[in-house]
Amino acid sequence: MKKVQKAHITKLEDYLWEIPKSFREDMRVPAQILASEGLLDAIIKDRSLNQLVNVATLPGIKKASMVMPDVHEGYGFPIGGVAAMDYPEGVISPGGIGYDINCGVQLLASQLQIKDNRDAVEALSKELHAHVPAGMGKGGTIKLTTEQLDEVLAEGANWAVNHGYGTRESLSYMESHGKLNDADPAFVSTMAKNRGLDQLGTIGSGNHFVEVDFVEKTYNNTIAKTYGLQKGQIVLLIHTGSRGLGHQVATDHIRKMMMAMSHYGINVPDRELTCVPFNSKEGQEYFKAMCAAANFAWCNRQIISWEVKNAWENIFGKEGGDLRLLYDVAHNIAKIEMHTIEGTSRKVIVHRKGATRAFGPGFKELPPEYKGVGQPVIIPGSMGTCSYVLAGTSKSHEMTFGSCCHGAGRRLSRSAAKRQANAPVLKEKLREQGIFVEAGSFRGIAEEAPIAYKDVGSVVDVVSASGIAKKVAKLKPVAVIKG
DNA sequence: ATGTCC
Repeated sequence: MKKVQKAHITKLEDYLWEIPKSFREDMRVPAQILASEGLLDAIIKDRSLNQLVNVATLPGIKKASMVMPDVHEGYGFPIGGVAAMDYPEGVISPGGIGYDINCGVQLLASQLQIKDNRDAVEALSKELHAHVPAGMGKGGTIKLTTEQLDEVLAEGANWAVNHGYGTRESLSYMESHGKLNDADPAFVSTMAKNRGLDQLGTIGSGNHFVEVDFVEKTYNNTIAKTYGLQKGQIVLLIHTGSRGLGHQVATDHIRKMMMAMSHYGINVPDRELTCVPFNSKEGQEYFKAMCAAANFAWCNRQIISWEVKNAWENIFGKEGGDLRLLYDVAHNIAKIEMHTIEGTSRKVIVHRKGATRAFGPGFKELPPEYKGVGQPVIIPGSMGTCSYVLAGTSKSHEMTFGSCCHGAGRRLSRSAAKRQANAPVLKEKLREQGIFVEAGSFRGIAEEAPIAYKDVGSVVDVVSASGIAKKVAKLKPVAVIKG
């Protein structure tokens, strides 16, 4: 199939590019790219735009197949992709959500200033490392019974607060209040459940982390104040998902869908785009299992959050004050939402894969104090660089189905990063810059080296300049705990 | 991302 080149792309407006439907006969909608010219030149080098075009062929896709500026190649769909399908006849595709179902980020705000607490950072990073198991296949201290696991899958973060891990108020500060009601544990296989039994409270490996940051600067004082952020304040970021359980849910249902797809007369240009109609038996079973895995992830982040608070208290005691949940967002998920398409409000199945929901002011689900300014959008950068807090806008509803970027985005594959990065040297360099790295392996550090990622600042500048989110604060890391 | 190939 022909590769997408610069000549195939037209500029619609500043930061918005389009590959027209005429590019390939099988496209049902155009493909759109949110990027600066510089980022586009980098994006065009890999296969992610061809993947974007492939997504535009899927049955029921509305308006456009879209990618955010942090786009890179993924399984079938590009990571950084957003695709909305007609409800309920359009398809649902596991590749549009990703293997790590409800991978996401939670941001905790402290009452301490970095300037008064520099000396405590090293001890804090060691304490966090001791409280939060990290690494491939690593289990935690909580061993669930199968009955308890079914409760977690049905209740999400509610299970955590019902069992003493955190407070009930925190649920209001989570996307979907930490629970998708369509979850059904019956469609999560025994193998998937077995993998999850001891994984609550663990971050896993790869780009997952617990990070200590401070607010380096604020861009919008009104919104920063509303979110409770101020310059110099210490905050903590938790980035993880549904671990082996979610991975197994994806594996199981992808296998079933591959066998069922032809039965529905669906042909896709890449087998990794396997999909079935949302309202089919296989579509419903996957959706209910995906919701259950998403609930597991929310419960996981909530329990990690509780462990982070324990570590915090051990270091700072009573003077450490509260760690308040600022917000928790998913960036690998499919949601049923209402969106206005060609002037008509309609229900769609929004696939977000490496894309964060970014709903604007007035959104009902938001806690009252955030309602006037929009949903917090949390953008973690790569290891040792910066992260950002943004606020969703009404423009995101018009342009991107209420979505925004989710991070810096890879520019090197894991294997290329391992070849190019020198992990021990990098760890020492970060240390010299005042960033403590607690990692299970040098391999993990090499794969996550900053050179393996795009510049998060340029990615954030695109979403901000295009108006789909407003910059609120920039966070600078002082300690990172990784798998 | 992932008991990195049941």
